[in-house]
Amino acid sequence: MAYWLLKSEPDEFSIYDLEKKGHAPWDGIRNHQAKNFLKEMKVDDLAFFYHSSCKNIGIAGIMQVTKTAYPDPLAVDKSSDYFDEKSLIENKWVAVNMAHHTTFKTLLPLAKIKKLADSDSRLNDLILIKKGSRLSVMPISTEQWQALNDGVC
DNA sequence: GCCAACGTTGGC
DNA sequence: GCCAACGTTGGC
Repeated sequence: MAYWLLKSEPDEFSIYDLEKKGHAPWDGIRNHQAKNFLKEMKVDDLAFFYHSSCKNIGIAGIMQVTKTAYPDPLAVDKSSDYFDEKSLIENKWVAVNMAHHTTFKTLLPLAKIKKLADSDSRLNDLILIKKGSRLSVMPISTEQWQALNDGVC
């Protein structure tokens, strides 16, 4: 079982939206490194749902992979913000499907994650808090997964 | 709104 | 293949 962290701007799509719907496609990823991680995901893998670019930044809960990578329909949808002209010839962008698992009672704020990392060596290599990292889909090691869950109230 | 950092584009 | 210019991400 592998673990992941996926970012979303809650104004666009929040964990509350996912909780309401139960499951949803994770689509619109337009970065090759992030895309490659999507392709590695297996059914039943768990992922943190991270709220970015908003008032309360941090990990809002957990979701679970229900479908492995398939061609992202938004890439060939001319009405979508995520439409990609080149994908009409070859669509190399992918989406996965995610199901809601847990919404944390209290969001684990980015500031607290950074504080935890200061005193917990398990979080040394957390990509999320690496300087300059903007990756929106990233792997989380078992140790990191445990350490972050330990920090949840 | 600002800005640091990264990614992409396109001229050469 | 280099690199400047531009666009985007995302924290603050």
